[in-house]
Amino acid sequence: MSTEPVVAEAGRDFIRDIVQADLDAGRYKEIVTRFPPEPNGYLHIGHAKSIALNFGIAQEFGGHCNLRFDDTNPTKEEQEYIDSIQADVHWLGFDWGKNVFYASDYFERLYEWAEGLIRGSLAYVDDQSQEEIRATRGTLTEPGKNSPFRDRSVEENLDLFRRMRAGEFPNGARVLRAKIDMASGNINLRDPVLYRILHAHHPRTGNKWCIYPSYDYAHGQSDAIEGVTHSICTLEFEDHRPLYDWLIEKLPVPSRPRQYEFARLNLTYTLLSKRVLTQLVRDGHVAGWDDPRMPTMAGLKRRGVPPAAIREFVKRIGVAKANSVVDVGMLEFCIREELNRTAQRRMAVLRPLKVVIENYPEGQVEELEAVNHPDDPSAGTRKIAFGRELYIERDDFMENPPKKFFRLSPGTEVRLRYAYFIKCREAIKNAAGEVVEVRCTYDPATRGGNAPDGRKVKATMHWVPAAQSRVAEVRVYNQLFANPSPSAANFAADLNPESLEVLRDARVEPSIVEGSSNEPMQFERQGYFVRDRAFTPERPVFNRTIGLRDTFAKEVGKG
RNA sequence: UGGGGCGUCGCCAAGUGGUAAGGCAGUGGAUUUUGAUUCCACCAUGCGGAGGUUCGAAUCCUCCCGCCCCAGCCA
Repeated sequence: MSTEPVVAEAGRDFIRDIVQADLDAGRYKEIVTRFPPEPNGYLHIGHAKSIALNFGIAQEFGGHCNLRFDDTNPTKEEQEYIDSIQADVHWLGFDWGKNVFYASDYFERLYEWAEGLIRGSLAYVDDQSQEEIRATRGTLTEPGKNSPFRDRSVEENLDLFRRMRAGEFPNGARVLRAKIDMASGNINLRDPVLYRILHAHHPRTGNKWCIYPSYDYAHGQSDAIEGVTHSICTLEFEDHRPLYDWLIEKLPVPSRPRQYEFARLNLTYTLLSKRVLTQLVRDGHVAGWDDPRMPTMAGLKRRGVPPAAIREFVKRIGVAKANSVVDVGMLEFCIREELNRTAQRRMAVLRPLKVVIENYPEGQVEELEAVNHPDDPSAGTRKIAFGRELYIERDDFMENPPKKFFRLSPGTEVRLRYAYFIKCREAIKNAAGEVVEVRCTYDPATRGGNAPDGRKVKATMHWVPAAQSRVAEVRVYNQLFANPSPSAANFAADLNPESLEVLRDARVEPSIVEGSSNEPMQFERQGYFVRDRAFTPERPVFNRTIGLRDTFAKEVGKG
């Protein structure tokens, strides 16, 4: 066992620097962090940044990270979300062990501490209405006014607070407020609400409570109870820190956690607000929280994005305090990088065009060998049937090709991957003038894909045998939003009408639909695909995770 | 015009007084039975601006400019 100080191998950032300095100074014997979602929605890739930060720091510095549900508002929270959050954190690759907690576990202690605040004349029950409180809070530039109930006696406050808890008053009738400073420049210090009356059923505590602590009151104290050393949250809580510290100082808490803030993740072509995501689902713009176009963990998972790619992504973007918008291309790079390394290759034709090899014997079938991964021989090989009739990609044939088009066109010769060189003789068209079949000849000497005479072809194309291939549905996804910086206020206007394209008569090699593996695959020259959860051998359905980099398309786009 | 933050390459982001890391994107080129991958090269005399201190400043000081957050009994 080494006694060397633990040094993070991952990218350094200002928070890890603080943790390291705290360790070096001997301020803590163990680093404790926490990931504290409110169970009021599904986790998204922005949460992944926070999860990786909190769990990552705990791992790197030999501490632990708690999963804590910040369930202080029963009107918004549901068990469904508690369950999905746990599943998603696990899927991302992090484990809280036994350390799963709920703010609601601490309601009794929080309540007792609140009475303590009252006894110390640091909190009071305010009878003002919500409107009155708002009206007397002041503005950004003007101080607020003290509540007429601010100087109630301790006895009266205690009595009222207990009756609040006992359920004597309706929602909104009274609140418990901290007595701080109505003239503070920091609005969070203008007598913030600590408890409100909410006659609502809580997913964990049921109907036991009808008063609930506010975030500000519950969060820091929960941290302290759990022995959290570094309470990491996003930038918008910066001005809550003085209140966080005030409560920690005034209350008899068992430890003194400190809050640090970092910038939340923003992505181009993406909206991550819970409000928007919820509305996207509710209004039917997507098929659900796990629609593969959603930036939710569930969506990314169903889309086929490997958790390792997300971890790599959040590692690469770093942690800082500057508001920023990360190019979604960065995420896509990480997905391709991971999938290129791990996904086995297969052949599938998304938009089939029939090819008949005129000089190939009618009825003959032979088996060709294909490698499963070009850079990983241990992935092995497989056999693919080859016959007189095949399918190739529609895009791979052009009757009147522009310059720089290397694929098949009348008179040109190309290679069918793992098979033969073929040469196009003629294109057969239907009445509408569309090419429906391509007649070719093959060179038997090029079996396996090489010409004994050393002649070269400029293109190698994927293909699938007509008789042995299977029909499949392939869902091709593009950005959900067409605008690189979609409007959160009016997101519907920025939706990409072409975010989903369903190809119902794709043709895939049999190995793709056989077996029970749900591993991602690369359909050669197309991209990476996974079986959708709706997949059955009888009705195979695939999702395209992401396309391959396509410099040819880019070239064409330029022209 | 109150309080709290932030401004380094198209996008992230190191840098903490010693002469601008890295990644993504982009651009050239090599290899290639995926127009993929891989590899190699190029890509900030400049760090929001203006002054100042210093032998030396992205880093220190002054002033200015811009952007973000806060007036929920949401988190």
